[in-house]
Amino acid sequence: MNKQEDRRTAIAERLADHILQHGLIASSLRPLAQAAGTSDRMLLYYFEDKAEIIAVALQAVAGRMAGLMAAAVASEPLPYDQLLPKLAVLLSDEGFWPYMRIWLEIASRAAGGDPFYAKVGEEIGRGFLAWGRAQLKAEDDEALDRDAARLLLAIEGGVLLKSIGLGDVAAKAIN
Amino acid sequence: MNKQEDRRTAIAERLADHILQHGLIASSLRPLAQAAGTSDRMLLYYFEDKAEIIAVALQAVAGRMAGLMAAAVASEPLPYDQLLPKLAVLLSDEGFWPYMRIWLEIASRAAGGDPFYAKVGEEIGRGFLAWGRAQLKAEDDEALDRDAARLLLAIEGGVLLKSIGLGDVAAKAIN
DNA sequence: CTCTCTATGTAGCACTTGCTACATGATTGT
DNA sequence: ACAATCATGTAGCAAGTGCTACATAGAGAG
Repeated sequence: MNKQEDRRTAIAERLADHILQHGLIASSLRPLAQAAGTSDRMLLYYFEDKAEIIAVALQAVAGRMAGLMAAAVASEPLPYDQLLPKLAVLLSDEGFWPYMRIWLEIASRAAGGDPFYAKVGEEIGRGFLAWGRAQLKAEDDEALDRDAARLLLAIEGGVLLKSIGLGDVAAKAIN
Repeated sequence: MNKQEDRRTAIAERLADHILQHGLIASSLRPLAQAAGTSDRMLLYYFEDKAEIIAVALQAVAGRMAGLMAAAVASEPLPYDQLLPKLAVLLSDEGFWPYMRIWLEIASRAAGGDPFYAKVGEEIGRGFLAWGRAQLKAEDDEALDRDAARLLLAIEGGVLLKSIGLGDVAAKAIN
């Protein structure tokens, strides 16, 4: 019966649409169901509970984000000082902003002590770290680690600053 | 009748306690009222609506934070490279973390388009920028601006990384 | 001592939340 | 053709949300 599995993944994609458009905060069962063209009743038929629903939806979101980032790979590794400005441009891309909004929601909930979002956040963060490492050129492994960390730190700082309307400050810091 | 005004500020302080301890997410009227030793009914007697309640509570929180930061002033201005590690220590101080947690909630809501939190966030962000500028030593005004921006970017990045359990990555990036 | 105004309690409303009980049409394997 | 499983609708529940209506105890002013 992979009919059911198909339906689950189809629904998950539409849930991802909704979350990207409206954020986790607007993602209670009834709005999610409507976005998926079904009912809250059916969401809880295909999935165990709300936690699983959000989990699969966020997986779909993460998958799309990975696709975007793979497409944004530089043709060859760059040193930190050259890579950072390039990523900053990408960061201010409107196509990425919905993901960043969700990212802040995840971080906020993780900070509030929610173990689910803490785990999700750490996974995504480490994924980004690895991605950054692959884009960087540095003298040795240690420098690579440090530069990847610096990259992540700057990106996250930029996201937070942009969220409060200080995108200009972030730009000034990076260039 | 400044009796009423006294009561308002007294309540605001206890609301600040509660928000610092439990976050905005746990700050619906009834829990807030209980923390203030009163009832939701009375909160809405002393304040116009929930928006005003949160506003005064956040003002109290911001006041305390300003006090902490004033106490954390370096004895003399330092260049960026020396100031940043000092601030990083402060950032990982447990006394500051409740404020950072709220800060992430504010940023998240601002990112979600809430104009109230966008305004609050920008104000606090600019306040921090000015504070940082006062702590920094640099060649000229332009360098001062840029270094203050870099400082803010790094701090915010560190906060976000710490929230998802990557405080070690932040530390590696800063030192 | 009355009278007015402040402070407070009790109840409730309309709405949203995640989730469930019950029924019933639709499919499907035998 | 029939029994069993799947899919789905309708209705509801208990808890929580911001907020309000109504009543009333108490204090202070004349």
